[in-house]
Amino acid sequence: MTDILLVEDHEELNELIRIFLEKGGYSVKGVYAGEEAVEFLKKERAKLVILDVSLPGMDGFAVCASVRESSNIPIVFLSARVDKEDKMNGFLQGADDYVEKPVDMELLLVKINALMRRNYSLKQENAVIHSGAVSIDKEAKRVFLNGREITLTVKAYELLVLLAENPGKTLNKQYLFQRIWGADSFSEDQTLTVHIKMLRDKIEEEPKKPKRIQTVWGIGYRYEEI
Amino acid sequence: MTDILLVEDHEELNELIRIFLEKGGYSVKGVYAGEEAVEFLKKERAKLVILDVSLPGMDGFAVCASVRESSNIPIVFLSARVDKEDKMNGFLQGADDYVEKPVDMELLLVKINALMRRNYSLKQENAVIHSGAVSIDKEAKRVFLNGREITLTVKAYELLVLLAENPGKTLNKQYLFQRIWGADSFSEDQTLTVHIKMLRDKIEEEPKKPKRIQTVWGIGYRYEEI
DNA sequence: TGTACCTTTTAAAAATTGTTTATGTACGTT
DNA sequence: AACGTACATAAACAATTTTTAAAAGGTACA
Repeated sequence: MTDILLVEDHEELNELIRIFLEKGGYSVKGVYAGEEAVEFLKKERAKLVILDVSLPGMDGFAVCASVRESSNIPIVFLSARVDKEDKMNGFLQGADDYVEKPVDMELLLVKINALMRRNYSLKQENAVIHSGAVSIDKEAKRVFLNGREITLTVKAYELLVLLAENPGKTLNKQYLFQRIWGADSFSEDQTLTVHIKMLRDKIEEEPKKPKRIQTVWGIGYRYEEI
Repeated sequence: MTDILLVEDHEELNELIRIFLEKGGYSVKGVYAGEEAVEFLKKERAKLVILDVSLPGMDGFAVCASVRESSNIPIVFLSARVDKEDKMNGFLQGADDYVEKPVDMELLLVKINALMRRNYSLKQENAVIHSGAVSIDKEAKRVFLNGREITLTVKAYELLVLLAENPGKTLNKQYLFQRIWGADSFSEDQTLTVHIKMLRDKIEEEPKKPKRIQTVWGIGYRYEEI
């Protein structure tokens, strides 16, 4: 699924915006005419539409109206015409925001971030960690092994997140300890190893021969993407 | 419930905007300081906040940050400063729109309509939540289990709506508490668990082995669509 | 004003998780 | 191969959280 559908007939500007938004972390489909946009949305889906008001043929408002017949996707208008009437027109027809030309790229990106956040609650790009057979939904605080949910205790969960966020990297015990129990904790070293064991029991096929959570002797542990 | 909380220290402007928005069909609470706004939101709820950037004492950004700690309510900034930095600042801190002073009343209203439409009309559409055997008619405030109506108390109902609107997502206790009892409530944690029990007694086949309302140990509760 | 119902508080029981302890096993160095 | 050290394991214990039931306090409505 494409993140953003960009409808702008000016080729150079189309390209420019696309590249900028892609740098911002979005996948962008650039099209050059209203008809193209409508066609695209019939076949594929997008999370947001950027729509130039003045397009050859079907203009921005017409595209907006057409899209709105079947979808509630956020729409941002782009226009050189700064007069109020146009703005009103856009909003009334179901637009969500309006950016004036010449386009301030950063402002555009920021507005898109706001809309995305609100509508898809893309709070964190890394809200879901995929790592081999293990995936962690940080939002819901749930862990899946080969698609099947496994329940972890809070400590085991925190431990797994720390490890899985740094695959291939050895995390030493003091660090893990500090991150989970806090700097001024009086607990024993053993506590950590016990939690490691419990975690292994749940996420390793053969807990006695761990593949995902490797121990690095004298240092700490390392998570491998398997 | 108030529709809009308006935070603007300039009394005349505050009044003007309030009257205009009221004509637009919204109920508006006007306050004159950031602290007042924060206080208000602790006690009551609003659907949208209009926030002047430059306020005496706690400024707009500070209010925004404070509000965002506990709520996802749409926020529109108002500011005389048109420079880009401020705009960015606002959006990055979780604002949804930005209107320049002097305020174009009609544009403001149109933007508010857009935000309201996006954030609340969507929910109006699914005023009926279907979730497995449970369906909730939010319009009528009635709950059905396997097509048969069950009567819930107000608190139990609010709890169920919150949970059922976020199936599969773990909602932590503080959040639930805040949404139902308000931020500055002195009630005990136990109150929540008691209501959870009552809810389970009504919507679970085997209240002792709950399937729909799962407890996530140490965190909160999660609703499963069954 | 009284009643019925809802909400909150309280307290004890049950369930779950976290930590410590003890013992066995593996590792690396000499 | 032997030794000390670090890690793994299992079970006992401690601490915490949740469930449950019942009583007390509020509130709305007749």
